[in-house]
Amino acid sequence: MTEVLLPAHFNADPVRIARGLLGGTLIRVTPEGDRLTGRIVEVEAYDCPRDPACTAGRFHAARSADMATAPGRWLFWTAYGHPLLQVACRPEGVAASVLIRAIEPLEGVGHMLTNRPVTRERDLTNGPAKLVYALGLVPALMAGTAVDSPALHMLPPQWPVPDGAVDVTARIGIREGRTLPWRFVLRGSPWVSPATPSMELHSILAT
DNA sequence: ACTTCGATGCTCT
DNA sequence: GAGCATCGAAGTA
Repeated sequence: MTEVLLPAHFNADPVRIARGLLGGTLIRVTPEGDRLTGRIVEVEAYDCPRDPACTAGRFHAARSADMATAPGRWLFWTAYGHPLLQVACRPEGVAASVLIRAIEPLEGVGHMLTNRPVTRERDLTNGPAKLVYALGLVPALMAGTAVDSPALHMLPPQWPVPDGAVDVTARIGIREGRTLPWRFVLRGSPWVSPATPSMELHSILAT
């Protein structure tokens, strides 16, 4: 029986943590007690001290403070008016995080569809903000809470996902840092975000 | 107070 | 695949 991931697990390199999260389960328990769960199929790492893509680092002091909170706390990055679910990594004072970009809906699909009506079920949670809406997450309430909170927590994958089943690419939607292969995707999953990676791993290695 | 800019999503061609 | 809505954070004044 796999155990809920604890905050201490996130006091480490976000790239390794992100990779290890693939295949895990994100579990949302609504105020009414409904279980909404999904398999984690797409993640990205942001490691500000060495990451040109991380606008929280040198450039945005306030955001940096948010992301530099104690490891293992939920936080919501906002971009284009949308909340993106992340977990703070590394020791307090260091801005680093894992971004959950897509999940495969498992339990509570009906409830998710209520939160976020879509025509094709495939579009329910295949984007970082989409899954936040589908799970009914409330940033104002949940930002800063621990990753092992009853309302929102995670299980590691039941079996480790082998490297052969993982696509490693550049991250989506960023300007700087596009050569860093810090996006991890469950290969072949139909539930990943539709955005095409700007660069596949092989072209990164070729450059 | 005003301007710019995204770690996005949606709606059309 | 192009265009636009969106809104909080940051920079400027």
